[in-house]
Amino acid sequence: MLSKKTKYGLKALAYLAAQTDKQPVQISEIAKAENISQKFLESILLSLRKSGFLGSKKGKGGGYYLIKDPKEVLMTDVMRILEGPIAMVPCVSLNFYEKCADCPDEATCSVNKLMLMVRDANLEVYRNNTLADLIA
Amino acid sequence: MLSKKTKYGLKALAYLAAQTDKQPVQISEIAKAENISQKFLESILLSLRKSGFLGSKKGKGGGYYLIKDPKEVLMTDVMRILEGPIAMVPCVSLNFYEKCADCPDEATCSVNKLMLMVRDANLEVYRNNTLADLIA
DNA sequence: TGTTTACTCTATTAGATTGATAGGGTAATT
DNA sequence: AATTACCCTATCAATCTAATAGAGTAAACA
Repeated sequence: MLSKKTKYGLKALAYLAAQTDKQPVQISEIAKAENISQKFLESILLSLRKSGFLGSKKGKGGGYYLIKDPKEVLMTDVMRILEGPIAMVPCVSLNFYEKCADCPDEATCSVNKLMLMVRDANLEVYRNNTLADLIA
Repeated sequence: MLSKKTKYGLKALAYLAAQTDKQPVQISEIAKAENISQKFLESILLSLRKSGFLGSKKGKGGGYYLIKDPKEVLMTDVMRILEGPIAMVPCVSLNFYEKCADCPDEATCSVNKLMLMVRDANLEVYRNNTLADLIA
């Protein structure tokens, strides 16, 4: 299941990407437009800023804005920040690999085999889509 | 993240599919071979039996066995029983569809758009794999 | 320079889910 | 009749999620 954090984060990014000018957008505006709890959205936008997707401006006329061109924002990167690993099990994760404690041999593990295919299928989707594609 | 329930369920199914004869296998044997909590495995096998994947035999020499040929057991069906919906959001689910309360229009929703692609990618993997493929 | 605006951070919380465990009940085989 | 092994209910600690509250801080503008 997709977490609300990811859902809200994606919506906020899409909202910012859809802006015609590059002026900062207030949290409250995004929260209202997308039906998101403002406080919860604050923390999400903060983490997106800390991971380099967004910039922020304080004070009057402040808000958040996209740092990169929407065409340059890959879904792989966004999903890894918001949702965490793309793989469904750590033993097939590229960026968060971890050996299963209970599994004696990955090469013969049926779960590993299936989840490897699932991971690759998901990666292909995320790699072939940018923020620009989502608002097209 | 894949739940342990699904992970264990898949392992158990693969274990049963790998049997040369069709004799029932005891829960304790599967639990031991796959490093699974026996009691937890009991409940998983029970749900697999209730959903038509497994049969069981009581008494001495009893246990669980596959009802269908491994080649006939689609991962789509297994995953839906063990893990639930394949889609990451209800608004793109084929079998568990539900409208998002907060989203005014699915047609223009960026999350919906992305998750639709993800669902299709996952479905393709699950549709093209049977239990027999996992133990090959 | 001071006030307003809006981002920043910490802490807390209720609720749901997960994974595991315990203990007894029941049906079928020998 | 006894044994074996499936069947079912209840409980529990731990974790995660989503939301909320409240105080702090930096920047803009008059």
